[in-house]
Amino acid sequence: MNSILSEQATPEVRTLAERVFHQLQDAIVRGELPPGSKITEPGLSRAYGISRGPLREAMRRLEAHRLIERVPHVGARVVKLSVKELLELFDLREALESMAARLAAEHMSAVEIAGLREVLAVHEQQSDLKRGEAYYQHEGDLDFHYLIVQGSQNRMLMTLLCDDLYYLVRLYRTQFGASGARPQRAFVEHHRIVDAIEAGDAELAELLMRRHVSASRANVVNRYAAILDPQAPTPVD
Amino acid sequence: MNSILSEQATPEVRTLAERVFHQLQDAIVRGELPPGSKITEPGLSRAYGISRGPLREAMRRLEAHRLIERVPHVGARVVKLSVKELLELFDLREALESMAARLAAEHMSAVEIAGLREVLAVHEQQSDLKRGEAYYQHEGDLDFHYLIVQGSQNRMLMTLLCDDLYYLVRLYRTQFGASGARPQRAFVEHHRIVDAIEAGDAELAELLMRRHVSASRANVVNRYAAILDPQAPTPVD
DNA sequence: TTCATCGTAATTGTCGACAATCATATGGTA
DNA sequence: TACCATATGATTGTCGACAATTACGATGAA
Repeated sequence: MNSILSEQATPEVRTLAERVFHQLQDAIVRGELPPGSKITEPGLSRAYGISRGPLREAMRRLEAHRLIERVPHVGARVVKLSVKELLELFDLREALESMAARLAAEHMSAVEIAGLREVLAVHEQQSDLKRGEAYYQHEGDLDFHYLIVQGSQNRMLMTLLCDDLYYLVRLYRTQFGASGARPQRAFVEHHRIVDAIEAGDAELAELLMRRHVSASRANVVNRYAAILDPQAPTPVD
Repeated sequence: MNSILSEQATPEVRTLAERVFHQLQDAIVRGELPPGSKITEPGLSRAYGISRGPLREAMRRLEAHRLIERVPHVGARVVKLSVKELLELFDLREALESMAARLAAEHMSAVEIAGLREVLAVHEQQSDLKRGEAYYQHEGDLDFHYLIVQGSQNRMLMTLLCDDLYYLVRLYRTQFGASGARPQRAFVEHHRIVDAIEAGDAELAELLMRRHVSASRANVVNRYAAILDPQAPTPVD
């Protein structure tokens, strides 16, 4: 798991609440806490060896990030994305990431773009080595989008996508499993986007990213329009 | 204060933490807790007559919604938006609300559109009556945007804009005061947007909303590019 | 005067316990 | 048998107290 996503600077481990928040966030996104499963405070309290105080604060944060859903006096459960919400998520990504690509084309430095190319190289190599093994590809794919958002220089956009939406994307991937199969096509699209960013062509970068996300969305639609053949081929975003 | 914003269905008053969260959210947005001011737990605990437990949970939610900023073992302060962050916020709104307008044009019913027109009428009337009195116009303006987002039928978009970003918009308005002066123009733009939605012209609605938000953004840029004349005329979004 | 050091006070982090609410099972009645 | 009421158990909501960390002011030396 040599993904950027797992090594993002998180120096906020100074308190129990922060630590258990990240642990729970990870557990949910990885599927260790299955979608829809009930979260009980005494249970987690014992499991993580902390009292309910910090735990509840962590749960409040998870709730705000939409990873769990709470009902007063009843309890909390891990969110369970419906296909409808999944498509809504793609719509949000289309609007936000196309904007991110435009800003990235205006702001990214040469070294940042080099980092993008490197991620693409690793991504492609892993795709060759482990055809059908989707996990690393997924992380790699999100790394790509992650870096572009970082390059937008818009901190609000960065926190919104990286701290909120991308965790939902990862959750959806563990919940729905592989989301179709269009690896080569996605690779090509990624490369074209980097080309546009490197050329400083903001308008083109925006357009290509919009198409890219839109194509992923369409892929999901196709997959769940024809649910009758439930095979899960090698996917990429 | 007969604004939609103040009467949104909030039946979540079943617990102290929920109640104090909304109270603090309101106090911050209204400027009762000034931007940058320090938030101390014993202080608020006494002020609201509750213990620190629920209070800390409420603060954790406020933190996730970016209304306060916390530093472990140090404390929390009300956020203080910089002009840079303000422009970032407008960029987000441009991307998200243009999409909302497109979806609204596809999904809004006749009665919903009638509600839009009514808000515009009230909005315009208040603008005639209280020229220079900015507060109601502001609430009315947000009501307009609020209704369009509701009409998008995208729940994620609705919560993102209405539960998060719009509170930041309101905070910025109390922090920066009136944000320029282009009332009539904004009125016209609002009407044009509703026209496009009513005609079911999604593409046009999206374009007009994008221009509308972009014009507001440009207004802010102009205002703070020429900071030398610090007069605050009658504004609208 | 200025800076560093130390000690005190205040605030934050954490915990365990009690009260309130909800879920479940048991028993009674039509 | 089916259904409703009740009682029991578990979970959530809230509170106060203690420990850990930080902020502030005083004291002293350069």
